[in-house]
Amino acid sequence: MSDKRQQIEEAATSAIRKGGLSSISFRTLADEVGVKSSSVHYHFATKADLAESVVRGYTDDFKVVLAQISREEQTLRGRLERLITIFEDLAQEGNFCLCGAIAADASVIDDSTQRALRSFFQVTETWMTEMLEQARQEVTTELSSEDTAKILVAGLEGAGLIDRAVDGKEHLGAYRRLVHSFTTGG
Amino acid sequence: MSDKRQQIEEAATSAIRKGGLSSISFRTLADEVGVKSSSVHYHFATKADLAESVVRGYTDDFKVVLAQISREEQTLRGRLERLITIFEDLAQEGNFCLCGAIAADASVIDDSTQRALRSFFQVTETWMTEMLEQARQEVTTELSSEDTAKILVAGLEGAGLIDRAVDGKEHLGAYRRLVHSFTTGG
DNA sequence: GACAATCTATCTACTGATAGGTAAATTGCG
DNA sequence: CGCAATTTACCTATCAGTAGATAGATTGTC
Repeated sequence: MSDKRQQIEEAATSAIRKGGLSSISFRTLADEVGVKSSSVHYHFATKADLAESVVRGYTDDFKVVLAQISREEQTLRGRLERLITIFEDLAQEGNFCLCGAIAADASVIDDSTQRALRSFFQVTETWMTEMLEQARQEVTTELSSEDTAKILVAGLEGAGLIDRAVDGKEHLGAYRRLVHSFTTGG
Repeated sequence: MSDKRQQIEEAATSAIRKGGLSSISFRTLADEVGVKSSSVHYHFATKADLAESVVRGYTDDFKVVLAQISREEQTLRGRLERLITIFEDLAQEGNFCLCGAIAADASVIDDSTQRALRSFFQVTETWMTEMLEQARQEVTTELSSEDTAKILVAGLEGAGLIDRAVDGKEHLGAYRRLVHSFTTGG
């Protein structure tokens, strides 16, 4: 694990969040971290390798954030609002959830990347399901926690996607009000 | 308005739905409709022009579909389920809402395309708001119809995006069950 | 000396875009 | 009507730029 490899991965992550997987190239990435494109190839043989690594790294980081949120916030509302804030901050800066951005660029997804993506959504939805289970008395719905989790994650991705695209914040705003309406503050 | 221009637009639409805006090129498009790339440039000076035209055309088509749905289905549940089915069918074939696909490819969106995208979501959400207003007695929520519409649209886009990316159908499935749980069949 | 990491140099393929040409259709006018 | 001017809708040829990828040389470190 060299320093440069990490730097490349970080540069890739932030660039993909801004413009999608097809917005990055081995050359621009190399320039950003101050190496040659062939050195990027040394660490990541193909673009698919790079994409997979980036998704897995992002998933690990996101796990840490999720764990932090459930540690620091005691209510479902508080937890969801923290998550929304993350997406709002991203959209504000023209960014987007890395996995949403890659998921969107279907043309360049190969099998290994797809598996990594699946793992990301799995992780996120499992966390969300747990949060919902823990707050069962707060939320009354006919829907299972798993289904609710999937919808909440999909809604967050969709709202973040649209808000960034139209340069607005109404969708995440509406999402925030939705969360507020079905959770309690205590 | 020549035949070829229409053909190019259609080819572009279906290709973008599959692989995003950056998956198409003037050459592949030209090959598909049997002309030269320069002829594509004749009809659409730049790629941004093409994107804008495609989004506007798609919006018009989508308007027709939405009108058809509200004509043929009398209940909110029926109407939403029709919409979900459209997204499910798309995801099944590896496709995705054209505007979601373009929205995701932020790197290549210029101002005119962004305006066209904004218009698409506006149209869709206005329709959705109307459908919700007409079914006010069916749905009891603290949320405004506008907010609910935004969330439903965002959720649909997000669920479609994720399901296509992970090659599944659980998210749209969960979405369908959600709709079922807050609407009545009659 | 061996290995890891990086370099230089290069390849092929493809991108969007432009220049300049041409046949056929359309338009405007006496 | 008839003819000139113009426009439409394509073409061939080519451009500079960028893409991902590779071979082989060089450097630095244990």
